[in-house]
Amino acid sequence: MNVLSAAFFYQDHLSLAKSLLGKILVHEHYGKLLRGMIVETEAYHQSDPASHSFSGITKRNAVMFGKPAHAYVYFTYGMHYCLNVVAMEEGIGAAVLIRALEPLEGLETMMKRRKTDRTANLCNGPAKLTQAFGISKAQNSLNLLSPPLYITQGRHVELKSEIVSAPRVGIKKAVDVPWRFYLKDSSYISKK
DNA sequence: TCCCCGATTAACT
DNA sequence: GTTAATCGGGGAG
Repeated sequence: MNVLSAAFFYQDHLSLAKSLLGKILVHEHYGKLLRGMIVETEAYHQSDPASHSFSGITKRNAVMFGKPAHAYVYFTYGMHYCLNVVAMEEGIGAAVLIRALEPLEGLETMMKRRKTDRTANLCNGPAKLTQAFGISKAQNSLNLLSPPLYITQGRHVELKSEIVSAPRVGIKKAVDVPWRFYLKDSSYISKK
């Protein structure tokens, strides 16, 4: 089913953020198959003051500096988890935050976890999709090349006509840097 | 050790 | 538009 291989993830944070749009995130969790198309991402890099990796490697962000194609899951605001895909070669702190998905499979499980029956409200935010997909600390540092957590090819996306770039959400540094990317016509993104 | 605040969300007014 | 919820990371002292 066209699982993306390691070579795909050896891109810089910006091209990986755009390349991931239209791809399918899959989580095989407690016997359930959860799938969603990536419709919104943000890029982060060690040269960027808004990035966790900006101040160098620590216990928390070490995965960001590790090999690409791994999951960097962090805990924030005392209650939320966010999922990143590590980019670039080992030694460089770069990753792509997955901000929103279009739910494709396993909707009943997602609805139960999110306590809503509105499809558009299941995965339209970075902490919403980790809740819907059952992603938490346990998934931090997991390899994204095989079950239980992996990414498949998905649909073709026209780079210039379908992707919008904009400033990132919820940060206080580098607020004007347009490193948020989303599918222009998707109704599953976190914010207009 | 203390203290501030965050790559958020939902429930308010 | 405003704010509570809730806790770990990390800089300051």
